[in-house]
Amino acid sequence: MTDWLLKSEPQTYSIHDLERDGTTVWDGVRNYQARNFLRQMQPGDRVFFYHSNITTPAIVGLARVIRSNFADPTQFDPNSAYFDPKATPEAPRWNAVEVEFVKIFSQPLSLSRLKAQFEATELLLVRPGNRLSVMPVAEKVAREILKNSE
DNA sequence: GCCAACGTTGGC
DNA sequence: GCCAACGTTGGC
Repeated sequence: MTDWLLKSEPQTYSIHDLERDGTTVWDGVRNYQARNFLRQMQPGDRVFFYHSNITTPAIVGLARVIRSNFADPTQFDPNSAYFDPKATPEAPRWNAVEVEFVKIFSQPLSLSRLKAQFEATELLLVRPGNRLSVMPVAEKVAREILKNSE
């Protein structure tokens, strides 16, 4: 089992939205490195949910992968903002996963705290200028995060 | 709102 | 294949 981190702008889709919905399809990823990580996700994998682009960016909760490695339907939809004219159902370019809500942390872990706690080599999130929206989390780091979130 | 850090695009 | 221009992400 692998641990992952997914970024989301809470004004677009927050952990509270996921709690309300129960499950959601994680679509719209249009970066190849992020897509390649999406393809490695397996049902049962743990997902840390990160709120970006706000006053205090932070890891705010936990989700779990329930379905993985399928074509992102938005790439075929001309009305979607994520439409990709070069993608076809026979040769999809982009992948999605489906995740389910697990919990909201009683103690969110702010980016500033994570930067103080982890090196960029341990957690890609704290690397300066990092823009990756899907990334793996090392098991040791995942354990620390879980411990500090309660 | 600013700007650093990228990723992508397209001319050559 | 190089690289300048441009667009986007996301912290601050």
